[in-house]
Amino acid sequence: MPNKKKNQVTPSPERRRELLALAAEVFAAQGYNATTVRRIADEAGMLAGSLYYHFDSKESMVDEILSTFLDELWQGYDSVLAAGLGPRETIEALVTESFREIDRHRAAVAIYQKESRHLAAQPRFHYLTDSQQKFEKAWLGTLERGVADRVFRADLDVRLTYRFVRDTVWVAASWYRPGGQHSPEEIARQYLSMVLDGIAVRQ
Amino acid sequence: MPNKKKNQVTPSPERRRELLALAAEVFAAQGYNATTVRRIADEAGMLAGSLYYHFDSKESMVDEILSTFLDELWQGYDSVLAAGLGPRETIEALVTESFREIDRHRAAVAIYQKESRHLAAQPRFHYLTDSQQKFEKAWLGTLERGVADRVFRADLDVRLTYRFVRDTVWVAASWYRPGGQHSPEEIARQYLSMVLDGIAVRQ
Amino acid sequence: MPNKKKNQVTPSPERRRELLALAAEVFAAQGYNATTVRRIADEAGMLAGSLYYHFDSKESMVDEILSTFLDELWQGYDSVLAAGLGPRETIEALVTESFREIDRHRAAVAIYQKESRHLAAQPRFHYLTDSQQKFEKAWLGTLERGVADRVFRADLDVRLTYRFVRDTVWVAASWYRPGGQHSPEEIARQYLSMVLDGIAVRQ
Amino acid sequence: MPNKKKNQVTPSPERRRELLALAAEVFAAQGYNATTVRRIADEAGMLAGSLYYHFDSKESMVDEILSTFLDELWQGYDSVLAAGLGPRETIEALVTESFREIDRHRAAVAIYQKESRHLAAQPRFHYLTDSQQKFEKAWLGTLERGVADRVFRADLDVRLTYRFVRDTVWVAASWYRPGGQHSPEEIARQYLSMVLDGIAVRQ
DNA sequence: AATGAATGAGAATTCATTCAT
DNA sequence: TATGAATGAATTCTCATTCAT
Repeated sequence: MPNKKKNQVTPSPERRRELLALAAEVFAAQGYNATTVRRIADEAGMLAGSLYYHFDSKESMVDEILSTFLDELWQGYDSVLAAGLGPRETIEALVTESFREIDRHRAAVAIYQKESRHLAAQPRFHYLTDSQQKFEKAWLGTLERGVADRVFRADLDVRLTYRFVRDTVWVAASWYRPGGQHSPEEIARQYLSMVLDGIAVRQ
Repeated sequence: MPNKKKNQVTPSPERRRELLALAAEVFAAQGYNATTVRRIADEAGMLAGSLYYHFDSKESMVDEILSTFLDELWQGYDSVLAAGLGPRETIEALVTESFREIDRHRAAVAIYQKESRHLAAQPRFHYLTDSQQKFEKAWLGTLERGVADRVFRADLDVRLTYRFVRDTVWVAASWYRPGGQHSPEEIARQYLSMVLDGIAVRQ
Repeated sequence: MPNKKKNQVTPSPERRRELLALAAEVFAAQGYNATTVRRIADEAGMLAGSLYYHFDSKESMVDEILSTFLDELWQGYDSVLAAGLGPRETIEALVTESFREIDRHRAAVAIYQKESRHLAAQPRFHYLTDSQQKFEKAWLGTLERGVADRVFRADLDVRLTYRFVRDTVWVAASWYRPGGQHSPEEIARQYLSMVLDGIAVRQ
Repeated sequence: MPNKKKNQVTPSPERRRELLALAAEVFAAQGYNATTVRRIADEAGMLAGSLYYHFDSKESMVDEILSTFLDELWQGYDSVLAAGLGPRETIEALVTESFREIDRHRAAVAIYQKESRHLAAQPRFHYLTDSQQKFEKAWLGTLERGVADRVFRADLDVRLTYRFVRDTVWVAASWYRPGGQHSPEEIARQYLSMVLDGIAVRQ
């Protein structure tokens, strides 16, 4: 496969970012496979072929979108995890951080949700799997610590709880619209309230 | 020519169902767009063209998969809604019913989650939108009734709560594997426990 | 960013016209259905898929071929009909104009003859039916006027006469080859002589 | 090419004829290429595959339709040509015979008109070319004889006249509907009147 | 005689990608 | 940087035909 990497370094990284933001939006809206390069080019006011001056391939566009997002996500997560908080506070901080990421990278998050599973099959995207494992370790570990510390309920299956919390947070990307009535922090607060204390009235 | 037809007269609708189950599995695993007709045919041990003896098009396959699922779902939901239960009991029954549907139609549910948004754009799939609206009315209405009855917390945004509960339940289809260690009823019980009472230990 | 189209290094409409002329020739020779897109592409020295850079579909090729032809035809016909000639002179002018059109658009005329009936079934080609009705009105009207003016025989069924004259002229497209020994005007003259005065020697 | 001719002799030649009549009708209406075997079978109330009990192939259906028609046509033509009539009477008899054939074999005639050109390319259909040459010899010869006898005008190009008369008669198949208001003989009479004496009033 | 199910050879069309300008 | 034109591989779908029953 003759794959000449033409331009890893491009004169205008700004244009690049613009185009990537655009592409992310379209990928998120229509799905990666269903999105044609032509569609992205249309949106950018250029012809399909012209995109190849900026990017090697459609694949490298998602790649850059996703890895940029994950880099930022892990910067946030890592600093939370390094802060030495208790399990409950850690969960709270992670959830809040997650909603902030959704706010800033909505499209990327949506793409991640929809496409990561089948993209991860390709070697190029193995970092998705790595990230997911790291992710699971962080959350599941925190939950287990919380159970041990009697902060979280012991009568629940921890794995189930993990999935519950994880999904609960990230699916939000599918309906979240930045600039809506709730700030990410407000949404985080309400989500945490539901997840931690439930929606039922306590008697 | 290795063409082993089993003994019987091969009743047509059975073969159809077999093929649809197969197709659903592949659609769920790879996504509708990314799934080629050829792939489904391979899986069925026939040539791509042969599928067209049974179905009009790839589209009509998803159509049948989704509408069959929704028909069954609404049968279940409707009888729950008609039972005249209180809000909390209604939510419990709906969640349980949902997990039962996930158990029986895992692939269809996964397809519904991933593809309904963009399929719904086509007139043929307008019933997806209809179903979704009916769905929202049922859940949101029950939650509101519950808030009015002081069964559910009044300090939460109901719409947010609705999305929380809804997503929480249905994303499960993305990781649920029938025949696993937990029965759908057991999963429902734990989910309900989390959703209603939260994961935090009460002091 | 203003999007200026470059100079006219490769005037697109010319290539389009070339390709359409080619396609028309093949459609006329083999019939629309029997003509594969690949065949047209072969003739143009390109791959089948490449045609889709220029045209939406095979259908839109015939569409453009036929509508271009009909536009020109009606330009000619309309100016004849607007000239206020007597019935006989009108028929003469229409026949002459028709043979000129056959000369300039032989392929399109042949396609029109063979395919218009079944193409007209599709909404996209309703203009074929419209054109045909306008056509009938023009010819039949002129013949009726001629009968009233005692220029044409009154003992013949006018509808039959209409079909006779119409077919007589247009089938010529099936054997006419431009650049042959007879100019369109010469053919028109002879056809008119036969149609108006018959082939029998008068006694 | 393993082409087993299964049933040149079939139990029920009547069913065969029925099916052929049906097929002819559909071929005439939609064109040979555009007609699917399935469509014919539908019309006959059977499944596509079942037709192959009666016929070797779709091709052999048109073949039988066309050759049956031509056989009958030539029976009629031959007896006219053998009658030793004068040129004008011969033309009259041929035209009348032609309209009778159109009346009896409308579908076959329409198929012949539309499809013979491209079918004739295949060896199997060479008889179409043969027939056409014989046809041309008969008509052109008669016209030439008429010109020599001063029965037909000498100032016209004979080939052009031949095409004129030929087309004039046979295109009628495209609009003729058996059982209409005019009998074939009446149509023949009027056509002959136009062809021989013209449509203009004589002064 | 006819059915049901399939085959296999194309058909039109789509689309990521290339490349000379 | 971007365009215009093309490539080529893949994709959905069609259809004549086969064949066991």
